[in-house]
Amino acid sequence: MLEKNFNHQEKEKQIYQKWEQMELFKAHPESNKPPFCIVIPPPNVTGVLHMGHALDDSLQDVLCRYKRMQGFDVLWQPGTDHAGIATQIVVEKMLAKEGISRHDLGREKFVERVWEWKNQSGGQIINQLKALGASCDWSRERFTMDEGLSAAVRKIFVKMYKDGLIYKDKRLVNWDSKLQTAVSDLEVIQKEAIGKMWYMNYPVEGTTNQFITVATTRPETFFGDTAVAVSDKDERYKDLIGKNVILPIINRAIPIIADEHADPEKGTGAVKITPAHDFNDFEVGKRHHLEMINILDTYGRLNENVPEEFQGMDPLTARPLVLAKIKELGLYVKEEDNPMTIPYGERTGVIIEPYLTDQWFVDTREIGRKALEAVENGSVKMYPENMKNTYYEWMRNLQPWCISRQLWWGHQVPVWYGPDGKIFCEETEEEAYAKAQEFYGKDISLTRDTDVLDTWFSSGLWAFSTLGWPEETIYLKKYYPTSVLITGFDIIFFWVARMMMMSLYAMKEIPFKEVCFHGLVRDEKGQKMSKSKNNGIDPLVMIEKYGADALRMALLVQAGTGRDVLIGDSRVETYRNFATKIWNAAKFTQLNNCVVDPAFNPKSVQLPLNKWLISKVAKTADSISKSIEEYQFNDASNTVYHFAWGTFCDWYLELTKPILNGSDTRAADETRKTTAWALDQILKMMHPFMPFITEEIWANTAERSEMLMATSWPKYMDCVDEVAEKQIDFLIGMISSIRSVRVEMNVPPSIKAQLLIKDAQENEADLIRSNQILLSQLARLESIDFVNESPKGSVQKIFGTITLALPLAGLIDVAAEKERLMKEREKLASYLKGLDAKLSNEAFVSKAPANIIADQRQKQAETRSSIEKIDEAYNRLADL
RNA sequence: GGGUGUGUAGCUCAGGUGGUUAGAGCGUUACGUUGACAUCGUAAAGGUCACAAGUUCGAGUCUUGUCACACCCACCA
Repeated sequence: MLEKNFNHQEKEKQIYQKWEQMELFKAHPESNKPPFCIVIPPPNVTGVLHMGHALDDSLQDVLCRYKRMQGFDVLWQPGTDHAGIATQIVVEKMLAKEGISRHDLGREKFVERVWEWKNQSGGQIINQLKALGASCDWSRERFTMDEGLSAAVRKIFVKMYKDGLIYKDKRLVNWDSKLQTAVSDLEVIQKEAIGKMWYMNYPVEGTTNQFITVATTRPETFFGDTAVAVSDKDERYKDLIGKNVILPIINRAIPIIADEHADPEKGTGAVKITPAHDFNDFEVGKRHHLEMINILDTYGRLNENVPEEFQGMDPLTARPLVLAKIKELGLYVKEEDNPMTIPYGERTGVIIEPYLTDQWFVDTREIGRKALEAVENGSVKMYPENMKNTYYEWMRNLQPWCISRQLWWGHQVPVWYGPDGKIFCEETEEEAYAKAQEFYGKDISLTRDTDVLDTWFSSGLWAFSTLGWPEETIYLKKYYPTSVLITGFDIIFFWVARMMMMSLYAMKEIPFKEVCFHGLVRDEKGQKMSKSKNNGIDPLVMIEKYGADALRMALLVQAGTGRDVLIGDSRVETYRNFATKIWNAAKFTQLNNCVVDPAFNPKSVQLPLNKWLISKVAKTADSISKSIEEYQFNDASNTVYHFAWGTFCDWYLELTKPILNGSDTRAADETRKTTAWALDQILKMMHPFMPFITEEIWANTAERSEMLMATSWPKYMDCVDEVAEKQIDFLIGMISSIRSVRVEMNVPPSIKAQLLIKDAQENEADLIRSNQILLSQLARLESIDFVNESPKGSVQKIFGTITLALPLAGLIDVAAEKERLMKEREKLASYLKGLDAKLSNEAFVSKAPANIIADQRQKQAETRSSIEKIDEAYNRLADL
C-alpha cells in the first residue's frame, strides 16, 4: 500500500541505488538491439551542477529512458572535462588564500595540486547528476585528461602536425595578461563603452610646419608605430607618400605608406600603424614588411621599447602622461567622444591585448570546409533548423584556431625542441628522442614545449575518444557515430563546430547524426542568472525542496527546441503538485481495489467508458513518442501532464466512481482492471520525465517482475476504438457545457457520472435520448429539447434550455439569473449579427467553399434558436 | 554594419497548409470540498493578437514597411 505521501528526499536516493544495482544504465554492445548513443557534454570536473546542466541532462535522460523503453541498446556516455582555464583559476585562488602563487610551487607541484583538487571534488558533480536521475552508464565514466583520452589527444596532434594542419606561427593573438596566456577569439568578450578619440600631429620629416594628423583611441601605443598609412587616392596626402614623419617624444622617423586599409572617409584619412598591437595594423605591417615593435610585456605593461619614464606602466596610466607630453610639444589637436567596444577576457575580466607571440594554430580551412558540407548536405541535422544559419556563417568565416595556452593545467603539447630549435613532434618523449638522435646522428638533449592545449581541443575529440579511440573497441564500432548531441546553443562554435571538424578529420565520419540545441535557463522573471544579480537558482536546492521529478518536469514543459527556459519556486511547485496528484490517484486506485490483472486484454473491454480510456492511452502514448522523436520535449511533457491530470484523474476516475460503487459487478470488475492497467501505462509514459515517483508507484501497486524503467513503451494503437471515443468525448463535451449551471445547483460528481453510466448504448441516438432523460432530471425539467447533431451546436441548446429550467426549480437568485441571461443574449446577438452580415454578403456566398457556408448557415440557425430560448427563459423569469 | 529570433490575458506561453465568439498554466476573485489530493474541484473577470498598409469573401495566421526587445557575429585610425 502506498504511504500517505511520496517522500522524495528519502526515496529518490533508494530508487537510484536500485537502478544502479540492477545495472539498468549499462550499455550492451554485445546485444543485437539497435544502438542509441548520446555523449554527455562534459561538465567541468571541479564544477557544481547548475540549472543549465539540469536542463541539458534532463533532456538527455528523457531521450535515453525513452529509447530504452523503445527497445534500443542505449549508451549514455558520461564524463567530465578538465576545463583548463576555469580549473586553473579555481586552484590558483585556493592557493592565494594560503598566500602562495603557482610560481612559488612550480609547474610540477602545481599540477599535482590540481590533480589533488580534482580527485577530491571531481565526484561532486557526478553525484549531483545522479540526484537529478541521470541514467548514464557510469561504468564508462571518462575524464578528458585520463590516460586514454590524453593518448588520443597526442595522437591527433601529431597526425595533424604531420599532415601540416597544425603549425607554429608568430602572430598577434588575444593575450590575457592576468592568466599570462593566449586565448581564442571566442574567449574574448566585447563590451561597449564610450571612449575617446585623440587627434595628434606627426611632423613631416625635413619640414618645420608640415604635419600629418592621425586619430587614435590608444595614443600610448604610438611608441610602437612603424608607419602612417594613407590612401593613394587621397588628394590630401598623395604627395607625401614615400616621405617620413617623425614620431614625437622619441623622434623616430617612420614612413608614410599607401595602403588600402586607410579610408579617406574615416578619421583624418591617415592611420598610424602599430603592427604589434592591432590586428589590422598587423596585416598592413606584413604587406609592407614593416618592423613590428612590441611595447608591452606579458603582464600588459610598457616594456623597454618605450622611454624609461614610461617603462613598467600600465597603458591606461601612461596614456594621460603621453598626451600631456604631446601637448607640451604643441602637437596635440583635439579629442572627441567615441563609442567603441573593449575586449575583456571571458574568465578573468581583464582587458585583452593583441600580443605578438609564438603560438600553435590549427589550419581550419580544409577541415572546416568538410564540417560545413556535412551540415549543408544534411548528413548532420540541426534542431531548430535556423541554427544552421548561425553555424554556416561562422564556418564560412573561419579563422585559424589558436590552440596553445600558456597554462600549466592541460594537455601539454607533444613537441620537443633540439638545441637548434628543430621541432620533433611525436606521441612520446622516447619517439621524439629517437627521431632526434637519428636526425642529429648523436645523443642530444631535448626540451619540451611548455604550452598546453585549448580545452576545446580535447573536447573536440569527445565523441570518439570516449568510445575508446584509437583502439578499435566494440563500443566505437557499435555506437559511433553517436545518435544525437544535446547542448546549449551558446557552445555551438566552441564545441559543436570543433567536434565536427575534429571528428571528420580523425574518423572520416560525422560525430553525431543530429544536434538538438536548447535555450538558456533564466530566472522566473526571464532574467539571465548571474552572480552579480544574485538571482541564481540552485538545482540541488530545488531537488531537495520539491524533488528531482518536479524540477525535471518544470524544465521539460518549456523545453521546445531553441527556446529559453524560465525556472523558479512557483514553477517547480506546480509540478511537485502534479507528482502529488498522481500519487493520490494511485492511492485511489488501491483504495478501490483496482488490481493489475496480468491477463487483462485491453481489446476485450465492453464498457464504452473503458474503451474510451484505452483509446486515449494508445493515442497519447503515440503522440508523446512523436514529440520526443522531434525533440519537442515541451509538447511531450505537456501531453503526459494533461492526460494524467485531465483525462485520467478529472474525468475517468470521477466518472467511474458510480460504476465502482454500483450494482453491476461485471462492469465494476472490468473498470477496476482497466483502471489498474491504465495507471500502469501512465506510469510508463511519465517515466522518462518523472522517473522516481513513477518507479515508486510501480513498485507499490503490484508484484512486479521488473523495474518500471526496464519495461517497454506502451503501444496500443490497435486498441483504438473511434466509436467509443466519439461517444464519450461527446458526453464530456455536454457535461462540460453545463458546468456553469452545475455550480449553482451543486450537482455532485456522481450525478455527473450517472450521465455516463447509461452510455452503454452504442448508437448515438440512444445515447442522446438516455442522457436527455438524465439531463432533464438534473434540471428538474419535464422535457428537454435536444435535437442537434453537431456536438457544439447541442451544447448551445442544452445551455439555453437548462437556463430556462433553473428559476423554475427555485434554485438560484432570480435577479442575478436575469442579468446573466441578458449578458448571454447580448453575446449571442452580436455573434448573430456578424453571421447575418456575412451570409448576406454576395462575395462571401459566391466565393467561399460550400462546406464553410453550410457551417455558417447552421450556426446562424442555432444561434437564432438559442436567442429565442433565452428570451423565453427571460420571460418566464419575469413571470415569477 | 551583418545575422537570428521575439512581440497574443497581470505573468509565462500554445495557437500545421488563412475559415469565423482566440486557448492553457500560473496569478486574481467567488463558491464548494477536507472520505484519493500538504490540497482538490467548479466557475468568473481579464485580449482593438506591437503598429500601419496590402493580398483575400475572410488575416493572430500570408506580404511589405515601421516600432520595441533579446541574442549572436564583425568592425571601430
